Order: sequence, then C-alpha cells, then structure tokens
Amino acid sequence: MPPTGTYHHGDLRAACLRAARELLEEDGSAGLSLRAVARRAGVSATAPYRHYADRDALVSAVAAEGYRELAGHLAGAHPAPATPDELAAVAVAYVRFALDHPALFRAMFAEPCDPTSEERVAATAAISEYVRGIVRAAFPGSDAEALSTTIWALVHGLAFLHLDGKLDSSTPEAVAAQVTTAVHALFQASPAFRTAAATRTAD
Amino acid sequence: MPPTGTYHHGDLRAACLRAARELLEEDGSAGLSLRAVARRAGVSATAPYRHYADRDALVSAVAAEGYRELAGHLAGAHPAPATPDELAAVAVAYVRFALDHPALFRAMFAEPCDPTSEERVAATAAISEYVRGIVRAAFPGSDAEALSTTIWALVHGLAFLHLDGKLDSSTPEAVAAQVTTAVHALFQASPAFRTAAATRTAD
DNA sequence: CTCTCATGTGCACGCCGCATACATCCTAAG
DNA sequence: CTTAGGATGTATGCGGCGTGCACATGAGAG
Repeated sequence: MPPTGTYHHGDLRAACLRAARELLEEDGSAGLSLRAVARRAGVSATAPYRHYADRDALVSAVAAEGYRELAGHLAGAHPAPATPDELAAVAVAYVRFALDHPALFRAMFAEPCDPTSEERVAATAAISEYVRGIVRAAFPGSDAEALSTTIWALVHGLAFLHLDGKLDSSTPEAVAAQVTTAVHALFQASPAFRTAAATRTAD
Repeated sequence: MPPTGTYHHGDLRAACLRAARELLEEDGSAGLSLRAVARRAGVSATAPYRHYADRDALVSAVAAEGYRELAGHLAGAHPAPATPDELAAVAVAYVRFALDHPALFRAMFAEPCDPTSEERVAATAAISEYVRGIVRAAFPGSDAEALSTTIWALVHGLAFLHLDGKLDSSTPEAVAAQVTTAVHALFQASPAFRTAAATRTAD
C-alpha cells in the first residue's frame, strides 16, 4: 500500500471510514461517535484525530463516500437515461438508496454541517451536475437548470418523506410506483420549462 | 393558571419549550441539550425530566410546536388557495419557513426519532391532510392523494436543498421565483394525475 | 546508527443524558 | 387546623462523549 500511510495501524484513515459506515448502518447516526469508531478500529480514542480534524470532518468524509456510492447506484439504474421511463428508473434508484441507507442518507443531507468541506461540496456539485447533464441530454430544448433542479427537488423530497415515514413505504413496488408517477407527471410538464427558458431569452 | 401545573417554578413545561426554541434558533440543534434548557429556565439539570421523558420527548414537543407554526404560516400566505398562483404562494411560504427557522425545520423533519410520538404524528398528519384538502378543493377531478403527495415532496425537497445550500438562496426573490416556477410546472401536469385516477377507477 | 517527524497513546477537562435518592411545597382529606 | 400524600424540583453520581496536550513509538532520511 504505497499511497496512504501504512505506519503503525496499516491504514487507519480508511479503517475509520469503514468503521464509521458500519456504525452508521448498525446504530444510526446516534451511534456514530469518534470513540466508537476508534474502538472498532482497535485504536486509542484520540487516534482518529491524526486523520480527521474533528467529528464533523469524519462525518463529512463518510458523506462524501456516500455521494460517490449514490452516483454509482444511479448510474447502475441506467447509464444514460433519455426517456421518461429511464429517468424514472433513476429516480426510483435515488429513493431506494435513501431507504436502504437511511442513516447515511441523513448524514449526507440532513446534517447542519458548515459548507466548508471541500470534499462535500465537490461531491454534491458532482451529483447536481450529473442530474443536469441527464436532463440536458434528454430534453435539449428545455431550461435544463430549472428542470433539473425541480426534478431533483421532487425526488429528494420523496426520499425524505419516505424516510420520515410520512408516505407509504411498505413495499418496494409501492414506492417505485409512486416515484414513477410523480416523475412522469413532471416530465409531462417539461414544456413549461421550455416556455420559461424561451420567455427568459426573449426578455 | 388553572390547567398546567403552577407549582414551584410557575410553568416549567412551557419554559422548557421556550428555552429549547431559543437555543435552537441561537446555536442550532447541537446547542439543544437538556442541561442547557434547564440552565436557561433557571432550574436544576434534571428538573425537565418531570415534564419530558427524555431528550427526544422534548425535541418532539418542539417539533410539534413547529408544525403548528408552519401550518399557521402557510395559512397566513393564503387562507384558501385555489389557483396555481395562490398555491405557489403557499409553497413559497413553506420554503421560507424552512429558511427562516433552519434548525427548527430540521428538528421537525431531519431527525431520526422513532415515530412513536403521538404529538408528532398527529401534527404531521395535520399538515399532510391540509395539503390534500387544498389540492382536493383546487383540483376536484384529480387524484388528490397522488397530486398532493407529489407537490408536498417537490416543495419539501426544494426546502431541503435550499437549506443545504445546494440551490441559490441568495435573495428571497430568487427563492420565490424558483419555487413558483416549479410549482406552476407541476400544476400544468395535473392532468396526468387526473388520468391516473381515472385509469385506476376504470380498472 | 541516529535524527526526525508522522503516527498512535494516556490523561485530563468539561459537557452531556439519565438514574436514583432526597427535599420541598401544594392540595386535599380528616 | 393538621396532616398525609403526591406532584415538583434538587443533589449526586455514573458512564459516555469530544477534544486539547504531553508523551511514546517506530519508519524512513541522512
């Protein structure tokens, strides 16, 4: 292992990340403490501080990893969605990811956390750009910025409401059906964004 | 003061709630500790336990209050929205509430919190029913359930993305314009929900 | 071989949630 | 009026947490 440090522990940085992920999945965000991470990594309580400035930095690192996984998951649902159906599949994958990794998803989005975490902003910018790119490709004439923001918000909101148990998440099929319906509806409205863009240009 | 206890402190229950709200606004959810609440209320550290089973119970109470305030805020934007414009105004009020009370909004929605808090579920059910009622009145022929869920998710998602700084929240006008555009687009798609309802009924 | 610096340890401090035992004081029954 | 009882708040203590600081350790440079 040439790149990252291989001193006493081997690769404590990665070990902490892995331990944090595990704790998050097992005990929720409440169980994610620096000390618990250290214990799980078989290391003293303060050792992680050599790799993460504070608890927030660790959480941010986990969140950033989550963003990358989410991106992969979306790409796995469909590499280059173009039709509304394909886009809906990606949307379903988004919500599914949130439901499959609730604590991680919350760490990614629901934490106060100052926006001063390069890793985080870069990762979220990547997702944002990803969505925009899809929309641009699928709806060339539309105001991609506005439409992609809207669809992201819609899907994101669905994910959160499901997470909070405010929607029927009893079966994966129910979730998928609802998300699909909503996304299709929004795409049926895509001319509105085209109009908006045209209007703006005409001003 | 006949209803709630007026013993030693006067009304510690309400005082705790108020203190918690203040701490939330000042220091964010991180600063909301039972001990801090007790200090602010001028009472011993464990006194709040006489009125709240644990920290979660207090937070839930604050959240429930937040739900009521949100409902009032929405009603203040428009008492009985019927046109898309009026509905968009309510949506803007929703997002504005989130941006004006970020920590409270997060406490309301972004906390893990078991769903075993009557006060909370009642309050969120009220909001959900409120939105559904509006949609039913404004779009009589549509599948109110599906359409209201979708619009709630859209607005909720916009609120969260703005909260997380993922959207341009620099000016209130920018936020309002974006929310308005998105909501209008969705309403233009409302026939899709009508179709969905009709299809389902026809089955 | 030694110097040096990254890496990990030990310890201490103050904060936290919460359990338990105790003090206080309203309220109501006799 | 007295007194028993229960509601309310206090005192104390336990274990856990984040984190700053001094110290030990060991890998690689000279």
